[in-house]
Amino acid sequence: MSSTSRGRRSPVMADVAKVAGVSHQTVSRVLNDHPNVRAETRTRVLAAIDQLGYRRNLVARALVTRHSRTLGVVSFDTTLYGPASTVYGIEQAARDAGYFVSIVSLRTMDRAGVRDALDYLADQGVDGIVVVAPQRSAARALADLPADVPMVAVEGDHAGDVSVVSVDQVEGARLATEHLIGLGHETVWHVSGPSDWLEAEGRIAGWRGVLIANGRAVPEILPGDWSPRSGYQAGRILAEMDEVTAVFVANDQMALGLLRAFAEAGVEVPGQVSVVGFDDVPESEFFSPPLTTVRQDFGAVGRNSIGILLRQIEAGQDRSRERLVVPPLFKVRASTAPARR
Amino acid sequence: MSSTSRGRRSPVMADVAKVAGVSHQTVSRVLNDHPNVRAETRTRVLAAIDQLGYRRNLVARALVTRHSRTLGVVSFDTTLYGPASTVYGIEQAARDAGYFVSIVSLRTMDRAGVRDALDYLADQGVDGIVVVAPQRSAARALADLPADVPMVAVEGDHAGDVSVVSVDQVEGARLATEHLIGLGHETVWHVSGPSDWLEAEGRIAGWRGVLIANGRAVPEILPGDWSPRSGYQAGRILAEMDEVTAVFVANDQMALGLLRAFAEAGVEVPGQVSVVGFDDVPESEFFSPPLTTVRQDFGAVGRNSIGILLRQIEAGQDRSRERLVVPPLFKVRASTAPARR
DNA sequence: GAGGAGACTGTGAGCGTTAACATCCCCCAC
DNA sequence: GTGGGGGATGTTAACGCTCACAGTCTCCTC
Repeated sequence: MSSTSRGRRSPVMADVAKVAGVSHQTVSRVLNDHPNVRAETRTRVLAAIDQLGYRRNLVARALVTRHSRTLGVVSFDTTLYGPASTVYGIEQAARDAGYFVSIVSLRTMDRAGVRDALDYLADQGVDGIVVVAPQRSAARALADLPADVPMVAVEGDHAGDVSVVSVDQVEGARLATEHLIGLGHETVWHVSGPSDWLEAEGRIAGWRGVLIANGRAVPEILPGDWSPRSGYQAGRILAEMDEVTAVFVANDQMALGLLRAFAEAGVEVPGQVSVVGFDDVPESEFFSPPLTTVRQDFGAVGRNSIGILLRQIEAGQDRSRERLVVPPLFKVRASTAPARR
Repeated sequence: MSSTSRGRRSPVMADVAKVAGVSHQTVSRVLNDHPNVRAETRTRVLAAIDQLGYRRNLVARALVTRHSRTLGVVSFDTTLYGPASTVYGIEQAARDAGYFVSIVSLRTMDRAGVRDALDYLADQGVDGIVVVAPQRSAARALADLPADVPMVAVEGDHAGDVSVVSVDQVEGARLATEHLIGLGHETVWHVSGPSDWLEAEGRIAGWRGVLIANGRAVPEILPGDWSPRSGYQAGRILAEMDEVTAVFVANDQMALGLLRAFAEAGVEVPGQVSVVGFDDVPESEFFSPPLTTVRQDFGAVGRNSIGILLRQIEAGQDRSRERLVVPPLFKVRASTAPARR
């Protein structure tokens, strides 16, 4: 039935040993770069390995070493640009470090779902887990989890006892809002992400902080859900309001929808209203107009999370409480302009 | 060192057996739903499992069964919408079937890279591999590979001896082109994807086929690379040409760039020129104007590829040569209009 | 009431590797 | 010349599970 039972069975260490005229343990030593192997023996073993096309059985190895060299990744909807980019960064960094990556992509990021995913990965025997936990519910699910496997959270909150790597959302929102205030806008409106998301929260905090620090009115938030459609709906509302001259939208997709609504309503951007997004998706440079936005370095997030996780694994500790914040980068394009007096 | 060496070792089957007063084999039978276990024994074993918090060691299990219940996925740049959606679909389908998914995301999809990735996954002991091979080079790398592990290609060509699941690119392009011809446009221009990509090729073939079948002139292709920027550049060229009234762009991202270039040049869409894209990314409904495009059902592609792969695995054959084509869906929005006479 | 078919359970071996320990041999110091 | 240190290698025992086979017990049939 199995593919191996048909042709010649694939060779095992003992086969190599026989061909090389040594014991299987010596083969193991060669494979593991053990120092005490005579050079001549080593080459003989290597030749035998080559001749037989031998490949070490990693499953057997994992059984005895108790290390699978596999990392688990739990993420919410990897179809979205942010999670997809983060997971990509994680995967690259892990592979560079010689680890396999096993992925679980969740449709909904509730407590039960996260727990299940974590159990599932623990069953598989992963050496560590990265949880891309952008929602409050997901982050909380991490807090009270049995701490028997190394773990690091990406974009989670800093409450639990796990390490967290994230982009500085508050700072990004601050940059965006200050940019608009600096252009002379009286205040800045905000289309937010869904309330359960930590990123949405951070962006609100940064935006509100700047407004208050500058003694400006804090307009009512227009709630969105990251989708272009919700941005469009917010845009329809804002287009009707003459006093609106600047909008900070919590992500680029919603900003696109907003731009669409403005275009339909004949509101000129940036002539009448300035718009800033968040994410810097590859498309945003080609929106109409090209979008001023905040770039997140997802690659750095991925690399850093793997770095922290591997340090935990190698130190043999289950958890640490490091916090690493990656700075955002502000990107000025053509959707913002000085306020008209 | 290892997390298990610190606290109490996690329980094994023998521990459960002792608590339940049975042999380890009976525990195994309960776990594997073997029919011949007395109900009373089963509940006793289950209780012991629960009491001890026992979890079966899947690594040990994989060693003896020679099945890891892990599937490998090789994909090109999972940051792109298409591959990301496909991998997402694959992952969901695999997990629903009780399989883990190990992912390798390649920066470049050349022959050596694909080989390495396949070796890497084979080492890990995956039961089967899905290769998202959208480029000709990748697809060819599959053709002459040692056939010792079940494999299925997604979006590959149909030349090698592996099964292939793909969206019908030719048909999608045909729908787009026929739609434009049907609107009275004399001919249709095309901004293509990179030449090495099979999808790009299929879309060209479908487009060209319709033009020839209708006795229309086949304009020179404007080559793109999927990026919004390349669409923008093509748009700058096309905007200068008065005879252009309809453009079929090989993906939505490039279509966005093209729309941007047209907007800058004052070319009205769909007033002066009609535009059709491909992919139906979530954003395209909110482009200016909302984009008429071709939707690909990536979820269906993922499910079908996993279905074929699992059938191969369960049948114990390494390869089959099935070909499954998922039909595209044409989506009319506001970027196309009847030709002006 | 003996024989046999099932149902249920236990025993032992083995998956392919690494870890721990044992062994051999060479060479050097006293 | 002998004791011993250490490099190079071999031997044996795990790791935690499933498979094959061997039991035991019950119940039915003739």
